[in-house]
Amino acid sequence: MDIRAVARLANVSIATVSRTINRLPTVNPKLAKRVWDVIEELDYFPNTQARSLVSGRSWILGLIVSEITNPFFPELIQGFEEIAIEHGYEILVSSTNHDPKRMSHCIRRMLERKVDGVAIMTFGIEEPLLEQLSQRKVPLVFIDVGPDRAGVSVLKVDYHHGIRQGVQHLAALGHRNIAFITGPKHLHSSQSRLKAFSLSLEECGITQNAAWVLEGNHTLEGGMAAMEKLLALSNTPTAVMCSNDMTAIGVLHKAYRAGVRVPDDLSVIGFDDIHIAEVTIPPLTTVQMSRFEIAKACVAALRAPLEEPKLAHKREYEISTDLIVRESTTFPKGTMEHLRTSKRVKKSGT
Amino acid sequence: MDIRAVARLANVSIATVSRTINRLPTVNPKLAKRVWDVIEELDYFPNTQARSLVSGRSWILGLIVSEITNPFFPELIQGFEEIAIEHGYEILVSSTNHDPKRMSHCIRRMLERKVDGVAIMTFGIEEPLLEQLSQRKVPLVFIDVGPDRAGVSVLKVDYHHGIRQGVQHLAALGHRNIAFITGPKHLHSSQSRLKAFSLSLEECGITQNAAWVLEGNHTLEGGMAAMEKLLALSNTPTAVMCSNDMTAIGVLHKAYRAGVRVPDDLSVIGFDDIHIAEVTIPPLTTVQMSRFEIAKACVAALRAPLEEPKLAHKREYEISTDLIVRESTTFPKGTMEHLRTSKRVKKSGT
DNA sequence: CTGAAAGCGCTAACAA
DNA sequence: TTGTTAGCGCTTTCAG
Repeated sequence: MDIRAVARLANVSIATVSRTINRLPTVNPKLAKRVWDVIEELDYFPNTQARSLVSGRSWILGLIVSEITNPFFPELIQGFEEIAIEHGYEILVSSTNHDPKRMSHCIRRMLERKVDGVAIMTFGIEEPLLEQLSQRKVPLVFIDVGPDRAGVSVLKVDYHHGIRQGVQHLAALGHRNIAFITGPKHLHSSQSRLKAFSLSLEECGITQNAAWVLEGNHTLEGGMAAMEKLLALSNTPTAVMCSNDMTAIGVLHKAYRAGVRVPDDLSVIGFDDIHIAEVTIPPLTTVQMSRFEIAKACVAALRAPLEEPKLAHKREYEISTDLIVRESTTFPKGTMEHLRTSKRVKKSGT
Repeated sequence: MDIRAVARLANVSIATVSRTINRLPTVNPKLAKRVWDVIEELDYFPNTQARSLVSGRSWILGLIVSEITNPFFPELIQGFEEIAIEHGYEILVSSTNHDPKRMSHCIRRMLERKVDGVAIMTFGIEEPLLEQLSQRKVPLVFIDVGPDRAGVSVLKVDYHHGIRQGVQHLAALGHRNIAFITGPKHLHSSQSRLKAFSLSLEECGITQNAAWVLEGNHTLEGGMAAMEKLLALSNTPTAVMCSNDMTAIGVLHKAYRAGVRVPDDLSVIGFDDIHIAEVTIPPLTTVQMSRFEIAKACVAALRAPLEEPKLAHKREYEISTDLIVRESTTFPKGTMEHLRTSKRVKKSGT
């Protein structure tokens, strides 16, 4: 069943059917009605492939994320899907799992499927891949940082605001010894977050201890590994800020394992405010970055050059962050010293 | 740049280029090499839309999930993407968020995009929607239960095995008072899991207490709500099995809130074994259902009728489940009685 | 306002 | 083995 079948039954030409479907105002309402009736009767819908082939627009938006397994991303995808669909776009989601080879495949696949635009939410991308995309003039949106060209926008996350609130919160509580677990250090967003942390520390008149800046990788495992290193230090902090919530959850877990009580022995702050942060034990104090806001900005940034190609467009979109205080932070009542000692005893006994 | 450009530069006809790309064995190797060289030089790739339009196959597989926000699904999607890509398919993922209207839109979108097959991992679908899909003869794969027709397969999850192991584990520990928090009761999978539970209880000679079967909805919130109800009972169980891990995490949290110690006061068992279950506090004993196994089965089930249309195909795929014992279960040392009493005192004081 | 017809980029008969 | 050509289902000039 195709457009011809509809045209035949409605006694019009296929051009009229096409116009009706695309709601061109130049169609006689009577004819239009007749066409719609037939369409309904037949439960007809146009073939998207054919439509794209001729019009050159696929009405597909790509979304590349670094790790679909990190709850931050599904929450982002959900918003992205909702908003994209609302505007008539289909979405193509792909997870690179931090693998440059997969990233390259992703981009190739998106190009093959002729996506109308792609949101690259991987917190980093390599130059040559970028070239591939830019050359085809596909509208792009990045997070944090991206090339300054027509059709590419970047979501500027105000890391500083939320992180500073976190540091101030800790400082107000009386913490002076604060550690930071970063994301993968090659990512721009990791550096931004760390820089925001350092700056905020300085603002509060706290000196940063280099030994307390550990590299994580935005995963549970990374958080656990970093926490382990922290625990092994001769001089332990009373609070730790994490580059994302998964890291913080890993920290929470290692603390639990080591008998370090959170927040009494150690305050911890996450970043993202994924849904599950509300129910960790204890509930996680964290810096919220709205997935929905990001999703909205992505779609808006991609649509702008698509739907009004002639105009010059906004290139930057602001994403705000805010501290959500829950129960993983409190006054520095004790330090972890006594626990480390008892741990050592245990260790030598093993 | 199109197939014609390649043909021109390689001094062959477009048909030869097409044949080369599709690796038909009837192409002279010399010509083929020339064609490939040009393709490489131009960084050419075929237009998928055009290809699909004529061949009738989109090489897209749909995947409909009920809630992308439940970590079970991203883990499933990851596997599905990996395997589908391996076989040359693109994937279209959609989350219905348990909304029948969204489900209906999903299906319509998949049909419009001419998917070659769709995996419906929503643990339930309404008949009329199903009709839409079957009429178009799209290969389908369901979980647990589906219509018995050509081209549709179903993944039979052996809930009984894992759940029985859970119950036996609890019984061996000495538990006799075991609660169960189900999924949304209209879902077939919820009923299967509950049935498996009841049966296993019976096998162990334990009588089921109807008051201890609560309805959840596979979310954190559902788990919390159910746990709250459990806590309010005059007669509380010593263990609780949950229909999925998110529910269990909600239970863990409410227990923590109420001062109920897990596992000392209450043992809890989850279902799914999502990644985060390893680091809950305490780490969750749970029934594992392999996402990767499911993903593999989905793709296999969808590919079979697609790639060998004439043959009759296996209609059912077995998915196994297994208990993973971690630390949320132990002997029933105490009951929750004393806590309930103290809680009441607190309550009257508020 | 409507219809006829020319493609969009590709595959698959059919010829050569 | 290779080339020519007729569409796949639709949008979009261009006439009428």
